[in-house]
Amino acid sequence: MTVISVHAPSHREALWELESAFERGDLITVFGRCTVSYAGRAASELGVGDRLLILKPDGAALVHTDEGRTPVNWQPPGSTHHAAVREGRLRVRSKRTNPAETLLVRFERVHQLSAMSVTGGRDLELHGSEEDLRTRVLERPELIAPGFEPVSTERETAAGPVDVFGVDDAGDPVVVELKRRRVGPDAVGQLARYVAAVRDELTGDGEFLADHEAATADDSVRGVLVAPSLTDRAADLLADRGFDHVALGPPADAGESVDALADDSDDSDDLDDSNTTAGSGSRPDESA
Amino acid sequence: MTVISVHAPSHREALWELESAFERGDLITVFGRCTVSYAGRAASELGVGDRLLILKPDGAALVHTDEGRTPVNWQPPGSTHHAAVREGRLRVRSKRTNPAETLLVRFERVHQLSAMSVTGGRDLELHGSEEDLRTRVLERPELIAPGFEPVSTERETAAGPVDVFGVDDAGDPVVVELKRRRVGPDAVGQLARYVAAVRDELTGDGEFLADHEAATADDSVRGVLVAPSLTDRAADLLADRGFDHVALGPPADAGESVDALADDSDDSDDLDDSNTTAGSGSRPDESA
DNA sequence: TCATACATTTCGTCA
DNA sequence: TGACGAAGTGTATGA
Repeated sequence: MTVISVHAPSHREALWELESAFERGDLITVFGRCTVSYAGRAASELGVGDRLLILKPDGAALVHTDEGRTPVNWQPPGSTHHAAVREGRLRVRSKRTNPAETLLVRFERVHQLSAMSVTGGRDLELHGSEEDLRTRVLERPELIAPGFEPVSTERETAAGPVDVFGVDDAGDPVVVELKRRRVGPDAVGQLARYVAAVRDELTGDGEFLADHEAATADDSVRGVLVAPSLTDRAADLLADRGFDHVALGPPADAGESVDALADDSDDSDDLDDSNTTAGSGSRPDESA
Repeated sequence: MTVISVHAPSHREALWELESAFERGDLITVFGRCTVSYAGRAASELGVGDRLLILKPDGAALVHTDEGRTPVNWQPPGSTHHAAVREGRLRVRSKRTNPAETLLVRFERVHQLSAMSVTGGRDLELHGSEEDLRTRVLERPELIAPGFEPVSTERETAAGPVDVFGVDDAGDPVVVELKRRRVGPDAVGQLARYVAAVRDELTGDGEFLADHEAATADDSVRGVLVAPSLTDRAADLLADRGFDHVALGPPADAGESVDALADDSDDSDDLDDSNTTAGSGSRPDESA
């Protein structure tokens, strides 16, 4: 692990450090006054201002201002970074193809440049995803409906893959769509697409069904939306389509964990605390 | 504009710098060896490794590894940052409410800490959005269909707002859904939702229509998906529903601009170039 | 490479 | 504040 850091470098110095860092495969941060141009899937211009540029060895580039979780401009991993000095400015260009996109950052001044070697420690253990919800449903199918039996997951249809496909106690096919959070009309539309596709499939030309039988088959494909909650509109649409809602979310490990992490009431040890409060919130604690 | 930067500070030093930076409302970067815990909408654990932590004065917190455009862990703007030293580690905690979420970064070592005052220069000028596509359609309605006349944008329906609503030369209602990029089945589902909602509306209980008239009205609501292109499945679904596709994207300013930015063949000036190539790409240019 | 859907999506806008 | 859909969405997975 090595860190290089230069304060207010000349453009030539900055360029040299960038080149070195590129070769080493370092994670680079450049803080300075710059303008940013982007062109590709869309196009954008950003006027002069102080920003933080992050260049990753995998080709990702991020331009951050003092606000927002999302970079104001960026380039995805797989891009190629270039640096040069031209017209008295340090230019960092990041290009990629497919789609063709270019990000150009022009520094009129570099306040600080750092480069650090980073390796490994990238695998995140995440709980509470939709996959966890599916696991839960498969372990306890009766949560969907009495006598529900899962047949397959990710079952392919003409409209896309169904999360869980199964049969109810009457032997009727059931299409289950899982959502880890509160859902709106789009989720109902998604479920409707899948149900329609399964219907078409089961009543398709290849089948020997009289009209009345086909009609019966139509109605017999059930749709179930599993989600912690629905918006009003989603509930209306769901009812219109004759689908069901099962109120269920991912296992609630998260809820308890929050308290564990958030808990700082037992600050018995050592040095403590400073805080900053976001936006229009209260002022930071002045020293106690 | 001020930059503070400390190399390999003790935890106490780091804490003090963090506190000061919080009070100044600085943009902070901390590079060091740490573990990360998150709990909230989901929950996650990240083992020890070198990472870059960014703390913004608006309450945003980002944990970046050497890979990816997306932070491995984060906290959205509006969170509140705390710092403390406990059990021989520098802890940075970021909390928010609604939903309750906590991010906890424990540094066993800080390699570098920087803080910089950043203001303004945040407004991005972006071209090629869906709004640009809408403008184009409204300026040249005949692109949708011969004799098409827009009536309203963002027209509310029971299923959500319709991008562009209008009538064709036969006086039949037309629902237009705009997409700035190639679309899949989900976009067809969205259009289908809106068309169905408008149908229900126009053939609702309040209307005095005989059955055969209602049926006519049903068929007469047209659906048009405007997008540069469709996937095969989306095309099939669209055809099944009897909707139309109009191949159209945002004005192609972007395409030309790419070339302008990407063009570095006329490197006539000054100092030039270093590059890093992503992933499995070619090796960086050794000095020329 | 493309298609498809999830995501701690984030973000803006509007009621 | 919640709802709704766009986004230069990014990301993983499967064909």
